[in-house]
Amino acid sequence: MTTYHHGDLRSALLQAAGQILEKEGLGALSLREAARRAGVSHAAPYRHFPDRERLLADLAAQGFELLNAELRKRAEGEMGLGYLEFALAHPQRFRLMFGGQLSFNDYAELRAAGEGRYEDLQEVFGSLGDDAPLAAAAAWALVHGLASLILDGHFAQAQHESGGAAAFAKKVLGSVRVARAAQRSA
Amino acid sequence: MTTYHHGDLRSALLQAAGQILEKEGLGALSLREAARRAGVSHAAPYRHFPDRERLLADLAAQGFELLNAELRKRAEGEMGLGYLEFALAHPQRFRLMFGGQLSFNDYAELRAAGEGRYEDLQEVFGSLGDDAPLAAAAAWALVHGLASLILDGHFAQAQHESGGAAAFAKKVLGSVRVARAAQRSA
DNA sequence: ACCTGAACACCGTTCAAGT
DNA sequence: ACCTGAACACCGTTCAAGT
Repeated sequence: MTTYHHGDLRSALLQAAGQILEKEGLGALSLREAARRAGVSHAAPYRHFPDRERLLADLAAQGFELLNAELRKRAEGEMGLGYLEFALAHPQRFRLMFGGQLSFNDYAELRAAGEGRYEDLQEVFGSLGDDAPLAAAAAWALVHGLASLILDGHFAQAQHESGGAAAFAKKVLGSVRVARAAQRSA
Repeated sequence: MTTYHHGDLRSALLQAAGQILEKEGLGALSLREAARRAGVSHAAPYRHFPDRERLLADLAAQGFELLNAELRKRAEGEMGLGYLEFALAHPQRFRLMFGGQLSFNDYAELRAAGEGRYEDLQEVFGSLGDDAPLAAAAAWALVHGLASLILDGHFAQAQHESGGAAAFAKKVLGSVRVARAAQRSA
């Protein structure tokens, strides 16, 4: 126990910080509290992270990896649902990833993870030719906006719906899919 | 000058806080700094706001009023663009309004302002009957997601596009409008 | 190389005291 | 009724010092 940190303090801090984030929220996530839970002094984290922002960026990068893994499991038509389920299952993580706290351009891994999403989507819509980037952007925006607005509680129906928020989201996405089918048949 | 605060310290604090928010970002917005700029002691704000959260909620409510005013100026078909231009013009305010910092259910005015948006949209889509709530949700989600992702820098094209982010957004929204027209003609 | 303890400059919030 | 100043419990960050 006394030799717990044989070089893995960095991982221990990330794990502690992740628990604080998910259970208490971003506001409660301090380096000092993470250090406390890892059983080290408040100055120890600075051997592994230059500042709090960097710890948050690593936590967000973990989130992108998790999201990417979830989406890879899905068939093309179910990716939107996978995105939404991730947001509903990890609301605090999702907000850290997309809440605008982190300046993406300062952290290379973050930007790469975000772009990965977009590029995959463009491939899915590849059949549309020049319009693929626009269709991919629209699809991502729709699903992302839906997740954000549901998390913020902006759709009363999403809460009262039988089956919960996921059922509401499924309905909304379904209604758009109808429009897309109509377009194809035209 | 010495009698500057003849009962309007509350407004002065909101104005100072608004400037900090837009210029330095939410992270730099402390009650103490707002008090400093208003020329009062750090404890004075507590006569007008129970805590920092409440000041932030009032700032967000101001943002919703501004957004609503902008959208009322627009024709039905241009509302999405108005939403986007608001987000691009007031990125920090937009993030405060939708970043998930504030629990909407704790602040009645905030919830009312948010619901106002959604109800207006349902009227716009009223011709769709039972599907109006779903279509309204989809439209809001699309525009909101687009604004959020552009602000976070997730679309490289949006930055490099001639005409800037607004031009990119216009293209994306235009590509969706095509789909809707095809649906109607079917 | 990695961690500790003291130190500094900030916060949010409370409260007795002043006008 | 409204504001001030001191006070408390937190932070992020730095740095000399220890192992």
